[in-house]
Amino acid sequence: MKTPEELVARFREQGYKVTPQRQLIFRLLNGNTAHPTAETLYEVAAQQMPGISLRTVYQTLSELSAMGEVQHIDLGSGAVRFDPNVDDHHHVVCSTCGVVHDVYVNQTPLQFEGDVEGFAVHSTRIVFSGECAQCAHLSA
Amino acid sequence: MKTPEELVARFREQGYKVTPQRQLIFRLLNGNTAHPTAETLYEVAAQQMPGISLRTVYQTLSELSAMGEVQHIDLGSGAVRFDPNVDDHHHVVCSTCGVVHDVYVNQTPLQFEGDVEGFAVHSTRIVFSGECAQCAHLSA
DNA sequence: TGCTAATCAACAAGTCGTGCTAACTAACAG
DNA sequence: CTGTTAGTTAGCACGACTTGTTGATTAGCA
Ligand SMILES: [Mn+2]
Ligand SMILES: [Mn+2]
Ligand SMILES: [Zn+2]
Ligand SMILES: [Zn+2]
Repeated sequence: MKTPEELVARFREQGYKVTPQRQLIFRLLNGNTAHPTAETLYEVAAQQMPGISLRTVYQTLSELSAMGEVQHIDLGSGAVRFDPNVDDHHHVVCSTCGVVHDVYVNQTPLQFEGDVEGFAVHSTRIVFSGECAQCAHLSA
Repeated sequence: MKTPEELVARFREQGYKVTPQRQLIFRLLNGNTAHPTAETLYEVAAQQMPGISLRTVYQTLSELSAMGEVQHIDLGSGAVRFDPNVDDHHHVVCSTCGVVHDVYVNQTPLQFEGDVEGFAVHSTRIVFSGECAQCAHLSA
């Protein structure tokens, strides 16, 4: 993701107003590796800006997503997660605690076999599920 | 997935009754490569058995899932899809028409890098997104 | 300064899936 | 064959997540 300052510039280019709410969300996303949901991002935002609405958080995330500055990741377990890391990367997910971490796979593009003549692959998403070190430690 | 006859036996073993509804769903899933949702499976079922309820379709799919006879696939776009193919395989999804096909990747297990010391991978899910041959043909 | 987008609260709606109840049906054990 | 009880159904509600709407207020920016 771009820096908060760059995002401010991009929003102005697009004719979007640069509000304190949007700037706060830019800052909260900057370097954020937690893969937060809109809800969890809202909770943090509300501490620094009481009165900000969940609606606004959703809206700003949608705008950022439409601009390609964040990606949204649906792991099929509850709410969509937002990711300011838009590099070509993948994820490991702990089935126990739900933590999500970035991983990089360098064998891509992957080869596959199947009844898919002429299919043009645009993107590949890989999710590794398992148990993180902390959860393994606790359950031992 | 097991054959309808084998599923009948498994259900009896588990103490589940073998109803016409369940048997119909077994048959509809047998060899089904469409990755249907509960809803689409219900629509087909209702043609052969008017009066069957969506509730029953959901319930039977849950039972089959709990027994490991089907897997459910959440592609993050609408309803969960059910897959009677429980082999180790992956999926290509057409972004245009939504069709899902099975693919097999033989480079697994995949190597990855990241800040994930001690993470124990239990499963890997790969989704290739793009455009199928039919959609490419139509848009050309 | 003024236009207008943005925000907010409040409420509704949509989708997907499950929970619950009450009545009826039918599978299967004895 | 019969009785028990699981299964099914309709109907309604609810829950999670997300978006739509409306109307009033605020504030960004030209
Ligand atoms: Mn990520
Ligand atoms: Mn499949
Ligand atoms: Zn964990
Ligand atoms: Zn297609």
